[in-house]
Amino acid sequence: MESDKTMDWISIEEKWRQKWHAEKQFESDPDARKKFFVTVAYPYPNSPQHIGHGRTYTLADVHARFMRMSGYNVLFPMGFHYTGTPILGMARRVQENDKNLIDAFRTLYKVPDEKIREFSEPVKIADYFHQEIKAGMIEMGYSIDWRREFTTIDPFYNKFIEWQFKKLKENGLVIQGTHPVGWCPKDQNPVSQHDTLGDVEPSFTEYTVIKFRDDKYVLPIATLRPETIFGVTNLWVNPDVNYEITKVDNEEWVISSECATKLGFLNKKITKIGNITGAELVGRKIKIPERNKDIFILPATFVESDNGTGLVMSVPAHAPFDYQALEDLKKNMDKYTNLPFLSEIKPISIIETEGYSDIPARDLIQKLGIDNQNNPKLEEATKELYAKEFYSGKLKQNTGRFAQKTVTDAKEEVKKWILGNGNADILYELNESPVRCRCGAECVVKLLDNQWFLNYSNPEWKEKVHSWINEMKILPEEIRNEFNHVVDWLKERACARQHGLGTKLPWDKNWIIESLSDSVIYMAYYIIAKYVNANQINSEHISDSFFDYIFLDKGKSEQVSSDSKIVSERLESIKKEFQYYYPVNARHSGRDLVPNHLTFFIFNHLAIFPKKYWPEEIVVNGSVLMDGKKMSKSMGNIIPLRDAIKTHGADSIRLAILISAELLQDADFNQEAVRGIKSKLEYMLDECTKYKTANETTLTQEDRWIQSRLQQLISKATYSIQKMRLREALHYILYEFDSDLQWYLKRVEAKNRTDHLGILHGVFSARVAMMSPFAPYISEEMWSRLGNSGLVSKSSWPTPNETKIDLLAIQSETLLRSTLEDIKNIIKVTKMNPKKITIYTSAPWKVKAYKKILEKITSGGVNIGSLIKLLISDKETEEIKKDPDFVKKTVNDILSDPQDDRDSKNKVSLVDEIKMLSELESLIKNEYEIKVQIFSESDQNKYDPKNKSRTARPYKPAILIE
RNA sequence: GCGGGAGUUGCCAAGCCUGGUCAAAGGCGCAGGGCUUAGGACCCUGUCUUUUAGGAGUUCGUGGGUUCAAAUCCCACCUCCCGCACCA
Repeated sequence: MESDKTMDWISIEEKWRQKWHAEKQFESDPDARKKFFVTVAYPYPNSPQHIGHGRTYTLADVHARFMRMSGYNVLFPMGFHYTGTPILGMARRVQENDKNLIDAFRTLYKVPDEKIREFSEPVKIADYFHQEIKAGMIEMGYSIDWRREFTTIDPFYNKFIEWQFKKLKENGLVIQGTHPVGWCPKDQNPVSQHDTLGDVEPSFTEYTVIKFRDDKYVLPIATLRPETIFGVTNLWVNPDVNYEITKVDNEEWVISSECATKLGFLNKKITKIGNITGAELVGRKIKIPERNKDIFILPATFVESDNGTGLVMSVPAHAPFDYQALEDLKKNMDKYTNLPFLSEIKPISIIETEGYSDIPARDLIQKLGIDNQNNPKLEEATKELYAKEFYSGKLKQNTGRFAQKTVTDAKEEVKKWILGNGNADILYELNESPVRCRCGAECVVKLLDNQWFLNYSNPEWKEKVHSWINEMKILPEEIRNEFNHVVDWLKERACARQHGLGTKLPWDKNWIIESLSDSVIYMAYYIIAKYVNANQINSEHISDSFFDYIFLDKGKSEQVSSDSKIVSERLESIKKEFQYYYPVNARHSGRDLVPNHLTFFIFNHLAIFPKKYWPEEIVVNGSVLMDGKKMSKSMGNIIPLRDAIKTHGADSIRLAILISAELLQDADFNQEAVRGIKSKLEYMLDECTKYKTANETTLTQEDRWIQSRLQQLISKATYSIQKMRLREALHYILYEFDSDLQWYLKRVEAKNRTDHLGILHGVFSARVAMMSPFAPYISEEMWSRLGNSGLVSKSSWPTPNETKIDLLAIQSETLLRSTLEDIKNIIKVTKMNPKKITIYTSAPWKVKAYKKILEKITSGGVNIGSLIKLLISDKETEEIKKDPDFVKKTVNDILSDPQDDRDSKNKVSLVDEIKMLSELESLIKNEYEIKVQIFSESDQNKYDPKNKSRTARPYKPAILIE
């Protein structure tokens, strides 16, 4: 990567960072000002942060810096989330000397070898990347109060989480139940992705096991489609498989041996009693549960013993495999003399789906040209039909009480119904098998008893969350819907694990609180952390009464003081501090956290804290792309943040991330954009040395104009930032305002002025102040080179001064610009070499007519005919008769003006165009080295050889170029 | 299927919330010019069609509608992208 020759960004950044540090700029304690508490989702330190992570933090930092300059006492803290399983998996892989991982540490993350050796211990990994990430945050210039830093395995924090969970339990929001997990039978432990060979996620699917019965045995089948029980025509067995007769709890099941093993892990009592071959089962008669009907068992080769129970129910109308297997049998009917009823078995159609016939399975088999049950295309057909029927199918009349229901709904209801009658059970199947544990053993699905859940299904809780979501500020607004949707969709969530770093469940120490559940109200802990870090309090004697007192204002000071061994004054100040900073005013986070963390954050705050402490605002941002592509390790396009800072400087990165997209959009980080920004900043810095404060001189029109524009810029930028539209704000400040400055400089230059530097100093100072939340380092440097005292980050955010807005100046400059533009246009089109330019302003009657038309349009009337009548009837404007076209053209002129312009033209009353345009002289002279003459149309002595003057209209002077 | 996002002039991409300053910013590419021994880099000019007077015409996924005025608001449709879980 290229190095920078022109400027030493690193030392500029270092210089200002030290100044901020020396001034304790970002440390916040309660005071008389209004507070603003901005937080951001803390990082999980299992790798260094890359540019993508920087986005949320940068947005939050700009927010914090902006609010600080706007006069708020801003608290922006940071913590580190040690809790979770990935780090554990990494540590295990280091222990096993996993070459891939160790290489990644060494080359991609540049971790020193002696550190890597320590990584066999999970906490060491977290500690290392914690420091790495923190260093990056400091280098990025984030205005964080580091005195409040903590990790989620700090003993005091553990007490805090215990308190949280006891509160939730007291409120009846923690419940117990069973929960399936991926499981290694050898290690006797749950497995996650990081525990498996090849990092396979042990995901699984829930099947409904429907119990078919004969006089003696249960013949269970596993299905994803319980609703198709109404279409069952027969059962399938594989005649070549040896089935087991197994006692399952109190029933005797006929199942494959693989199935028996699986059931063992699902809390079933399994005892093998005997064997029976598939062939022996063929031809037997059994009963369909819930339907008073007998069907037969038939042979099929597609049935596999390791899939489900090893038995399959046949729904030929809606399952391509079943349809084909039945066809296969019928083709060879002569071989099956023992199955005389074969020809009577007909598909039963039970689902209606647009685009398909009564027997959709047959449609697909024909479409795909399938002719036997071993054809692999049957998988495809099954998948297609399943998806189609699931989303748009409806049950037919022959499904009894489920008729007319959609498949999506019926599926769940039928399952519940059969389960409720004791005719069904549940079986879990791994989606990908075999999944092997790192120890080599094949994983299974195990049903864990007595698991703990946070009951996000609780209807009152949901309702409360809904109504708060509708009251909160949520940016961008579209996300509000998404939140509401997530709230509806959320169910019970397992909130404890058997391994990992974290806090133990206070009432059942075998469990560790799950990592997303211990990071939902931690913002409150930043208050405590300051005192913990200063060694003013410690966790030893801390019990629930402490947190009750601080957070809920419950309990007696003396009692809590004696419990916790903390003096009352200190307790008071902690409580006061909490009450000062809470609630969270703004929480920033990436979009990926909406369906989980952010929603839990709202849920839990509402469950634990009183309403006055509920979060006020959530700001959500999209992710960062790298040169238009998603960042990923495998693509090798991840740039560690700290590397990027070294190459480009923190400010350029901050701007590049912010300017490339509005909140919800994905931001595209590309080298070219960064370079462009960098050179822009360097150019601006250079400019700053040119302007020094000066005494106020008499302001000329262009001075008043640029100052007016500055006021408008301030209002626009401020508004945009308040709405967190940072890209827009930056665009105004950095780019759009440039064209104003260019015009101003052109004007000043044309007049050979030298007394304008003071004006520019003022303009630039305001601009730099507005830049400083975005690009804090270079703004400090600019501020000081402008000769301003103090830190720009401590200065006040500029406020627009209405009295400095000079509407007349704006009108005049607009007229000048458009006239100059017209002249250029004419020259371009005619390709002539101008020798002389003459300009004619409109006659007084036209100006008066213009005013009248403008008034009419403003008050809503735009009928041209009546306008003409009105104007003719007035002596002042009766000359309109000579030029009726004037009205139409003028109306068009006015209508195509933006509303603001119309209003201000209305306000400034009659304008003296001759005076305005006199400024044109210097400009034309500067550009074309020729003279310009200006006449009024009504001037008797005007020079007008081509009779151009009559085409003049107000704000649209006639032009003659020769 | 549900929820969210997107479709803009050769390409990337602003504009849409708050209708008019929109033939529509910026960048890339392309063309011409400058600089240079040359190339690169850099700078200037141009880049929908048409036009020797500041103009006109046609365009912002498709089709309707509202309005004096629509890339922008409303309705319908088409296409593409993301998420749908117990993982941070």
